[in-house]
Amino acid sequence: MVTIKDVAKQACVSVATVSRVINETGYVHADTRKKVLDAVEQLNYTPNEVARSLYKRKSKLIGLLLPDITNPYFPQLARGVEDGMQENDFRIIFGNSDENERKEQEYILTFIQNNVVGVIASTNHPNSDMYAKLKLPVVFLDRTSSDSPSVYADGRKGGRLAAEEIIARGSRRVTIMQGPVHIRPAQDRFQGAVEVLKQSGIEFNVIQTSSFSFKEAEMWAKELFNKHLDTDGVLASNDIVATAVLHEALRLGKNVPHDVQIIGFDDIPLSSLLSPALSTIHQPAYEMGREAAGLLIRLIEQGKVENRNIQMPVRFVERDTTRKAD
Amino acid sequence: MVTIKDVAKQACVSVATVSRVINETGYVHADTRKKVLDAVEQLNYTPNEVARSLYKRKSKLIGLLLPDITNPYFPQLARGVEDGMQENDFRIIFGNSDENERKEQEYILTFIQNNVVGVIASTNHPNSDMYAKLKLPVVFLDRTSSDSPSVYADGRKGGRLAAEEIIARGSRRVTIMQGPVHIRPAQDRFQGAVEVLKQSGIEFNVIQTSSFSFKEAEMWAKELFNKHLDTDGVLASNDIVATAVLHEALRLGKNVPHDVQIIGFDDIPLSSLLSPALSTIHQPAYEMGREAAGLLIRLIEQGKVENRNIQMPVRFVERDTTRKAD
DNA sequence: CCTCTTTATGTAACCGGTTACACATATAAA
DNA sequence: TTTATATGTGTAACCGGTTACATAAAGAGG
Repeated sequence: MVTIKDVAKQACVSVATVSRVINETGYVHADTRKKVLDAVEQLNYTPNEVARSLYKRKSKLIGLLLPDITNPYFPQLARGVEDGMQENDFRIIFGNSDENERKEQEYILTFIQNNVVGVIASTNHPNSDMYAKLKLPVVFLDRTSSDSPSVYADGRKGGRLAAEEIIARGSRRVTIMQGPVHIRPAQDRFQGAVEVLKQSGIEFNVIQTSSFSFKEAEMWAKELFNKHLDTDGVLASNDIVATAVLHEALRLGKNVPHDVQIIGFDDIPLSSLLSPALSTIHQPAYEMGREAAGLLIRLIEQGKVENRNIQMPVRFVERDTTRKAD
Repeated sequence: MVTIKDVAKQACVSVATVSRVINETGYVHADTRKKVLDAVEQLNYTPNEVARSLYKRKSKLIGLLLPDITNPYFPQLARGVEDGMQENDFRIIFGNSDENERKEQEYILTFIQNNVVGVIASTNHPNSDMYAKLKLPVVFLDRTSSDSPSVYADGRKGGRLAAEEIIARGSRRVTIMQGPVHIRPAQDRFQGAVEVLKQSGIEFNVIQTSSFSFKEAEMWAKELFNKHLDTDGVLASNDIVATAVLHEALRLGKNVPHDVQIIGFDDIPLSSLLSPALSTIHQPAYEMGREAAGLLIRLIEQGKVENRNIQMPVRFVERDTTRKAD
């Protein structure tokens, strides 16, 4: 490994001078700079970030903690974060938490041990003192939080939108699939939908689901039609569940959207490729990731930031699992 | 930040002794050990991995480089890698390369700068001297390579399987969608399929595609039926493209699988939720990730390893976009 | 010509760990 | 009792950078 000493020797200067050249700090004579740069080139030297990080007590790494990259919503968030960070020369230590507090703590610990300068987390425990004690900027992604920096979509609005649209398109016996109770945005959506349905006096049922996994999605879809075969409108907690419901509805010989309308949530990339294509509430996942990256960088570089809570807009995407509005 | 010195002071011993205790190296008297452990507990000390890494010239980090986490095939690979690494106390620095050599180099560089102990990469340039010069164990994932450690699925076999199955189920005017030419596994699949089709004298066309993106998948699906409206069997380069083809076929009023059969590749999680559910060639993505993690760890810890090229089995998954075999 | 400031560079301490080495004591073997 | 060995602990060098401080030369101002 070629070190700063090798470069110094090659250029016949001290390590301090080399450091000054590569960091562009302090005074360096033009001729000296050239000598150093030539030596760097010849030896193909790149500074050891670990040594830097040790002295400065900060690295160019940030921690990214997501529940499960396997859930099709998160890759887009992750990609947004990565692109935002990459452009600013930050790198990412990545972990899946599985919504599991022990794993979460373990990762937070290794983030600290590796001198990360900030953390982006999609956690169900944003108020855990694990985060409060963290002397680092933290941005909560896809999770509402009034007292901490956060980037999230307007789940309640999304839920309201979905309910409004399904009513406007004629559903009168609606079934809401209530997502996992411990996942905040899922509950926001649910609340929003319930509000609208109650207000407009439409009859509705609730199917409780406890995760976003593919396997179980099919199960809940079956349960839904078992219990409420006559439902004519389903508000799914996300697009995976919606897909499973659509699949099951078609299997049962129902016509979608004529017999039953379905509205998903998230607008994952595959939604538009389903047949019929899935009507859903769009969340700008990639942009949310980028926003989170931007916010975290501002917090890292400026310490205080005015607009710490970024709410992203949601919108209804009309495709083919809903009928035309009257 | 609490350092080893603080612990040493608190326990009235030297830093060397503290180090011995936490690393379980050398001799330490039981009483001393207890004093140190108590101090660690009281101060809530955790060792700084950066300092460790600097002295030892190795970290507990590995680099993971994937083309694009947004492509639904990769999250499963990533998750497999992550789980395998996490269980062995390794952490992951993650990057998307976009199949772009510049980005790839940039990441490899930061991997080195951060003292990673190994790299897992899904790259189109496994023989680039960038990897040869790397004095670290590297495992190529989802990429064949005879002279470097690698984990990959049998693409050629997969392509053969797909062709055999679609023929056995009665397709006589097959269209193969040839994936991006620069992506090795895509070409292996293509080769395999072509071999079988030529051998059995079945008429076939080829549609060339240049990426795996969602947007373009729809375009190619349209192109396919524009050029070959009468095709009665499509071998798609992956499940995304297959989904787009299915979507387009249904939109054109075709009956799937009666008028046209479709076989995908990868078996991404959503495939089984499509309507009709997608018949496809299954690759064990998650297990491939885990295998790659295991292989890399063996390389890190043992240096030499006997079985450095792990080929994973593929299999045909019969669902509803193919007819029953005769 | 002298003083003050700016420019230029080197020496050494420091970041927080690990470990080679020295040294002291306890235990076992002769 | 003497010697060899095993056990226990501390001091200081080291990893590869950054930077405070010291020092010196060059240029500016009077």
